[in-house]
Amino acid sequence: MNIEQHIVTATIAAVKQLYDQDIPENQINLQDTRSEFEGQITIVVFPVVRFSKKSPEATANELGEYLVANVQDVTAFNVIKGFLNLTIADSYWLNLFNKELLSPQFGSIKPNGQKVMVEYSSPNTNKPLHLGHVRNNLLGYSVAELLKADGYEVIKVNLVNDRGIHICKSMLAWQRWGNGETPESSFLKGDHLVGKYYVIFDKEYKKEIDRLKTEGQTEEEAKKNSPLIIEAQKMLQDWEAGDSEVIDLWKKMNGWVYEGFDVTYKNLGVDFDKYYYESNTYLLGKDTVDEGLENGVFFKKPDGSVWIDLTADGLDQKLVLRADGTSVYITQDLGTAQMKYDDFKMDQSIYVVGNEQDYHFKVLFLILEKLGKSWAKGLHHLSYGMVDLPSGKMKSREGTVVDADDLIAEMVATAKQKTEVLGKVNNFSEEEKEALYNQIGLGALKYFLLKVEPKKRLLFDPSESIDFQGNTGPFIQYTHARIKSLLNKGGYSTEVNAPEVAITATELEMIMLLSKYPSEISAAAKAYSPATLANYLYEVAKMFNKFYHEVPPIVKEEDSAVKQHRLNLSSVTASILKTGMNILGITVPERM
RNA sequence: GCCUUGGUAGCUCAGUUGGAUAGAGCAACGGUUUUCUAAACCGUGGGUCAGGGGUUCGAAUCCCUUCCAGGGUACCA
Repeated sequence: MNIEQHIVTATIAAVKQLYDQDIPENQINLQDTRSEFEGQITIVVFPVVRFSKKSPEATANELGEYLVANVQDVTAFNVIKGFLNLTIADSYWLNLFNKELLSPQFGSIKPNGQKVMVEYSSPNTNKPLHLGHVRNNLLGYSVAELLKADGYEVIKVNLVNDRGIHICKSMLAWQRWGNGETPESSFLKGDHLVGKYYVIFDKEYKKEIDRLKTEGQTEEEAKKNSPLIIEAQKMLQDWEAGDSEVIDLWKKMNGWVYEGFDVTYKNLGVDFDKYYYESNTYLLGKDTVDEGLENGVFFKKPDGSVWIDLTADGLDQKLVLRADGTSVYITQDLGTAQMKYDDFKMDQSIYVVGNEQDYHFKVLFLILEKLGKSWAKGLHHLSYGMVDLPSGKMKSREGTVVDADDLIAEMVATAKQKTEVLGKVNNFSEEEKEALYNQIGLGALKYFLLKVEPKKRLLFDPSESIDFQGNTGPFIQYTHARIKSLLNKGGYSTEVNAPEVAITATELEMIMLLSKYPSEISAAAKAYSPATLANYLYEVAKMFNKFYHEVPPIVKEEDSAVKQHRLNLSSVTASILKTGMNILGITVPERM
């Protein structure tokens, strides 16, 4: 039992003894004491006043006296307005550090026996990834890692949108204007090559629309009658019919895209346990529709289309199958959800998808619940805000995107340039340098994207480079490298017994902060929010740097117990920074 | 129109189940290196928490309302 729990229990007992009242545990409100006051733990006494029927100050004083007398490590108290500040013995904190934080198991949470699927990335295979996808990928990866750290068994899944009219557009444009261009012949990354033809299609399509409009057609008619779009639709039908020529082209071009994506994924450091392809799943869901019709959850309109009425739930009527029997988006998703569950029988399933699809997922989950799927309550849409440019939304077709590969390359180049200016890598080999630049550039990018709460939209200004100072990835990486260097120079060994020493105020603050690591992991996992972890790690790094500057050189410390203790503190800090950053998908260097 | 998510310092963001005088970073200004990595540390300035109303001992946080911005809105995904 930790000190907080002791205090809560004792406070309940105190209220019973002093006021003969039973106070519910949730009325006892503990918080960290603000640094300008004496003490470490504060009880907010206002809720207790209802039970004591005395003024906040009187209540606080009586509680304070009781706690000092009855709780072992509470050594003193002071009252400021309605706040009871408790001083906890230094020996308690030192003991907490030596016994718990220093143990190799610290921070690792036991498996909870639950299985969770995280679906993320889920790209279209007609264009390369851009900054919006980068946010998705980093978020998905780190949430998956976060859940692992919180004791879940995690399955990372990528549902690739590899079919449909948009894919046919690239294919058609390549067929018509490509002159047999390949990634090899043009030295263009496969996904970029395919994306190039997607843009060409759009350009030519627009030209045709303009031409048809000058011939007297309306915009809508022109969009429908353009020979180009008709041909693309024909191609989609051929694809569905299994036309071998179309299928071959499709396989070839998708193959290029996958090669390209693999490079980007590798650079981003994300991975998947299982790929699903929509070309295999797009026909799913019709069974589910039948099921819904049978048990009356769905109904059929006279034209034969199938619907669900969600107006009682404050939503609309929603089409789940077209009159001609073909699927819509949600049909597939119903079927795919069932298939995923059948494959893995997971307790939870998380969809990392942008907030533009909030409504879709609300409907999807509600339908599955109405169909009586026991696993529907485990479904969760991890919705995140769009990444916007100062000019507004990114649009692939119009080329107003920040390309993922370009951005990564720029970040690494910036890292290189900044590192060279500092001149600390002269004794690095070329390979070590390259690895370091990669680590720092990606660390800056990932931290920049992950430190923001997922649901908030994110503004990215390409003209302002991402910082490498202050609340950034490189700052935390630097702190880690600095500690590693310190441990080396100090001849650190974990074998030495935990020393009994006097601790400074900053050390005490550090111990309190470090001790929160496990609960920070759990809280971040429950909120599906790497951002809270990122901000915590920044606090830890900042705290270490403060400590490092305050304390005389540890390496030269003559009191061996003090030296050992400070190295211990440094070491625990380093390992929290390392494992925490790894959860964010960021690696930390040994030196930089 | 309706539904939904945001609005906190010049900029980018934190802010726990409502708790003390709303915090960081960047940018600006000043200081710190014969001492373990200055991508660091210390300090100064900077706020109508979008506006208004309400609940409460106490509101950035909860409720109502207005404004602004993003997203969605029945056969795109």
